[in-house]
Amino acid sequence: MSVEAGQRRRLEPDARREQILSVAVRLFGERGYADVSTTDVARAAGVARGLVNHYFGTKKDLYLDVIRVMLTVPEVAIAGLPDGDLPTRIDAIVSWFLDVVSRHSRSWLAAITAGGMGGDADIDRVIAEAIDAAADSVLTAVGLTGSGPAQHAMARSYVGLAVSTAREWLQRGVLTRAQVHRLLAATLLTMVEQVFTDA
Amino acid sequence: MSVEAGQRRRLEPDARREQILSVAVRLFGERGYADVSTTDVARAAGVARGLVNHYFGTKKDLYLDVIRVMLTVPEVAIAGLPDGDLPTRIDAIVSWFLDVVSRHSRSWLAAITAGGMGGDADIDRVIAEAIDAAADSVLTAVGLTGSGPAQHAMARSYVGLAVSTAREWLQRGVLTRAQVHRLLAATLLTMVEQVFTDA
DNA sequence: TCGCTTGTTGACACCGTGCCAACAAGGCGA
DNA sequence: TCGCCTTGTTGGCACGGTGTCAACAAGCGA
Repeated sequence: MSVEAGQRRRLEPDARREQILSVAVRLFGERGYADVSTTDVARAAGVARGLVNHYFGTKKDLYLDVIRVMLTVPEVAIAGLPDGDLPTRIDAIVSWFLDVVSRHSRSWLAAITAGGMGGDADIDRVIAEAIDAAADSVLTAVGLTGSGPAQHAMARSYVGLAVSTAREWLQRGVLTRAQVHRLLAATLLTMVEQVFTDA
Repeated sequence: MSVEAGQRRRLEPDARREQILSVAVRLFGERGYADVSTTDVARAAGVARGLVNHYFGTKKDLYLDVIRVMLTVPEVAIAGLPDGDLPTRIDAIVSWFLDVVSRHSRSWLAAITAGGMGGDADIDRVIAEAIDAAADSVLTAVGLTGSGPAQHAMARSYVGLAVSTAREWLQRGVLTRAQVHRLLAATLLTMVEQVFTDA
């Protein structure tokens, strides 16, 4: 233990909250939602269990903040994409996506898939927002900024393809990065040229 | 109550098990995994709660059987796909997929997305098997029966695209069936002609 | 009608969660 | 330095859900 256990110490609310949150991110990233109890989080943080509820309310509320952290991605360098022709821009956005998802693959890829188990409404909403953000990045990268809801929906579908393909690469290890890149670039080019136009 | 409540009746083990399972499928389809207790299942089935554990063991085991039922799809008429050129066969497999997923959309689409929440290993395995089956259907439909693990992985990725796109159609209602069909057909054609070949 | 097989029940103990009053750490004024 | 007061922190309480198991009874055969 790096911190002095067994001694009661007061922390600023923001510091304590962030400390518990970081511990929760680690635990929920390692194990599943059901396998991590609030007692585990409290013990790993060296804190009474009641304090977790005091700062985060419900366990589900804590989990919501956790996946919010996991899905928070450095939005930098999106606007700095090249202005070449369409295949060049597509290559850039695909490379950027693969860089991001491979950097913190375990947390991001796990969180983006955390929808299920019957699908809690709040969790689905947070994940949907992350997918929306990624879809917006795709649309802006291919130069379809002012686009209708159908294009947004198709972009979200493409993000679903990107996620499932990245999982075959990073989690299953059966695809190489080059294969994933080629698949995502070719399909995105097809979608932009042949499918996005009809809406 | 159609069945006589308050009266104790003996059923054959298979019949009782199937009755409880059908009730559980309905409840888990309506509400989420966490929102359905084994008490709810037992009460809806007019049965003591202990009997649910007697037949299915753990609540998670029951849920595994539930999603197994939800993901069970009439595999008929897959072999009866036409032998035309590639676009024709792709149209056929896409139409077949959209028919299947729209027929029992709520259960199948909900179950195929039930992976997350940190990802229970057993549940992930059942879902992965369903995705594998769908991917095999795609590969046979496009005439790539004897294909390597890379092609299988890409087919699974395509199933991920199909699932996310179908969700935009059936759950969000922002895409029409024609749009979904065009998107899935065009992308599958691109993948077969340009991406599957390099592996 | 009796007895036996076994489908079925109810209760028990355990665990995780949310809540709350009580406690004390640590800064402030005297 | 001492006492007080704010408030971060704790431990215990009650509740609901789960898994298990001995006891019960439904229904068939003798």
